Formats: sequence, structure tokens, C-alpha cells
Amino acid sequence: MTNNLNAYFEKYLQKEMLFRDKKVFTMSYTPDSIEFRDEQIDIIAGILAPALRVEKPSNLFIYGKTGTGKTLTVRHTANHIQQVAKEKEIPVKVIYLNCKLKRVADTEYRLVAQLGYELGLTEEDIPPTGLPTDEVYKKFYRVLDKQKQVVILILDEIDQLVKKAGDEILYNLTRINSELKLAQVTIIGISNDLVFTDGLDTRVKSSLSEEELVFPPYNAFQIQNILKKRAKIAFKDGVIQEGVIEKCAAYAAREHGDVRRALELLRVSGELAERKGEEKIAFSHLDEAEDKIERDRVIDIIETQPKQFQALLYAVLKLSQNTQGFILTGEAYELYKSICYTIDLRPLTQRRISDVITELDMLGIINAKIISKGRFGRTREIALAIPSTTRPKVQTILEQGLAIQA
DNA sequence: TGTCCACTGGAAGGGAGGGCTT
DNA sequence: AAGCCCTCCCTTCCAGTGGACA
Repeated sequence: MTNNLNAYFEKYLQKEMLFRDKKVFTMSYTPDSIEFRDEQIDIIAGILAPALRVEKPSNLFIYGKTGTGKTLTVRHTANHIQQVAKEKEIPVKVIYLNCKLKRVADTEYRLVAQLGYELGLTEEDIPPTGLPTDEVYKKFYRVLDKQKQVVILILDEIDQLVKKAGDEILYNLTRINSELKLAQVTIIGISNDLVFTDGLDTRVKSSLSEEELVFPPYNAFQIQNILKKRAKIAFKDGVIQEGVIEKCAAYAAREHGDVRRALELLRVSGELAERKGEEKIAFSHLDEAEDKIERDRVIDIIETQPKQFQALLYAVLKLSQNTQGFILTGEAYELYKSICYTIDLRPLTQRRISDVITELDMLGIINAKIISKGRFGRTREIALAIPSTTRPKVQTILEQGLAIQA
């Protein structure tokens, strides 16, 4: 390769590129118009409109599965309101927070701190850690209440927040208005979890869902439509083989109508085709892309896990090579312990490992199901949720990460 | 029918790592 | 520097449990 580098780059430059503009594939891309969501936009706009009269809009709760356009639609509508407010000098402020982002808004302290930052406080006012939580609240209230204004607080993936930090935080937030003299806060909660509110404190529940809105999944036709529109911007003319978009949409529709998936699939297909120097994106690229996306996701997760998690995963991997069927918690724990001893790592307790198993399950790296073996106790059946083609690679990564000689 | 296994998962708490105020 | 308060990761302790078996 070294000797041919010039030739390679030369060829690279000459090669017909498939992409015209990749920005439509980024998360932050907002199309001028949002397809198939007029109804939802109208409803949201109607609910938020009182903000323009500096009255507090009702709180709103939005459900819908991933990739159904919730975030996009809400932000789109809220931005419009803010735009109008700005022109007419009406004091409306929109704050958008994604509660899932680690180290941003996944605990009560950090959420409130983040809200403070959004309102102009700095890390000097609220350090990332250290203050009592109610002190952070006070600082937040103070900056919020400095002027008469309506604040629209959009909490995306709010279910994640509650799962990690409990629902007390929502209780505090819904009561926030009674603490304020000038400002008013409206909360828009967005959740992927359709039964999320079931577990909430009833007071929180009723106050948070003054209004509710459900985003249905897109159907195959709608996904197709959206894909075509974006593909027109993203790719040069005629580089997508007939039927590829349709199939892409069909995949995604089957997988719960997730447009984000569909877009990613299309992008990766394009990249694969381009890298191979092909002129058209074909069905084969679509299949390859599906594989690659899953593989990258798995590898990315595994590489960033702490050693303890990796050691456990290695144990599960080894066990699933040697035994047919399921692995039980006890077995996995025993092997994990002996792995720890050979690599000089202090093993965690079984209780902790139990939580680690749950975490890996939630990441989709393993499947763990509680079963009862009657007289022989209750435990979890664990199975690796990694496609067999990816396992050798995973094994190498783990062996490197843990410094194990194969 | 009751027993009893091999765990699960809740509760409490410790201590390391951080930063605050005084 | 002392004394708080925070989060995160972890341990210890323990009550709870579905269902095969006696």
C-alpha cells in the first residue's frame, strides 16, 4: 500500500462519489417541513400558544417509540414559538434537555445544574459536584425568577431520568411554579416507554400529563416517502438501485417504524458502496450495512465497559462456547471469579454481578431471563446476544482488554 | 401439600473522589 | 484545614419467590 498511496489517493479523487450532502443523516438535521406529523404539530402548537400571551401553557406528555419523530416535532414547534416570541419581544424561553446523555442530565443534581447552565449560569455558579442539591435548586430558582417569563422545558427521554434518579425529581419540577413569583415553567416530557407513567407517583402523573400526545409509528409507505426526500438531498441522482429505498423502508417498518434506523441503514449502505468504488447502492450493500451497524454497536459498547464487566462478559462468552443452551448466574459467576484471579482483578460480589448482568442485558449484549428450576432454585438464564459472526472479534477485544493469553 | 433451592432485588451504608463553606 | 454534602460503585444483609420434588 505504501508505495501505491499516491495512486490510491489519485483514484480516490477520481472516483465518482455517491454522496452529495451527508448532513441530512445527522441527528441535528431539521428538514424544512416534517412529514406526516401535521396533526401532532397542530396539537403541540395549540398547547404551547398561550406562552405568547405570557401565560403558562399546560404541561404535556408525549409518548412514542424511537424514531417516530417526537423530538424533531417538538423542537420544531417550540423553536417556532421562540422565533415568534423573539420577534415580538415576548419573554419565552425554550430549554431542551436529553436526560439520557450521561454526565449531562441523568441525575437530579446534574439535571438542575444543567437547567441553570441553560439559563446562563456557569460552572463557577454551580460546580459539577459538591453543592447540596437544594442549594442548586435555589440558585436555579433565583436565576429563573429574575424576570417575568415563560420557560418551556423539554425533557427528552424522561423515562431514563426517572429510572436512574427516581420520580422525586419530577415532583420537585412540577411544583416549581409555586416557588416562583415572576417566571413560569411548562414541562414537556418525552418518553419512548409507553407505560412509563404507570410507575409514577399519582400527583406527578396528573400534573405532568395535563395533556398527552401519542406519536404512532410510521408505516412503510411513510418511511419510504421520508427516505426518498432525504435521499434526494443526500445522494447524487440515480445512484440508488431501484427498490433499495423500498426495502430499506420495509426493514425499518418491520422494526417498529423507526425512521432513524432507516436513515442510518441508508447512510451506511452508501458509505459501503462508495468505499468499494461502486457506482450504485445495491441490495447487497443494504444487508452488509445491517450487519455492520449491529457489529459496530456491539463492539463500541464492549470496548467502553469497565474491566469487571468485560471479565464477566468473557466468562459468558467462554461458557457459551463450551455449553449448549443457557448459562446460569452461578456458573457465570464461578468462571468470572476464576478469570479475575488469573488476571489479578478483585472479584465483585455476586450481588453486584447480579446488577452487572442486568446492565448488560439492558445494553442488549446479553439476554437474561429469570427462570425457576423448582427444587433447584431460581436464577437467570443468560445467553449472549451477539451474532456469531461478531463473536471472534469480541473475544479478541476482551482478551486484549483483560490481557488474557488465549 | 409443603419444602427448599439458588438465586433475585430491596435497603442501608461505606468509602473514594469530588467540591463546597468557614 | 475542618466539616459538609454530593455522586458513584460497591458490600453486607436479608426477605422474597416459582416451581420440581418428596
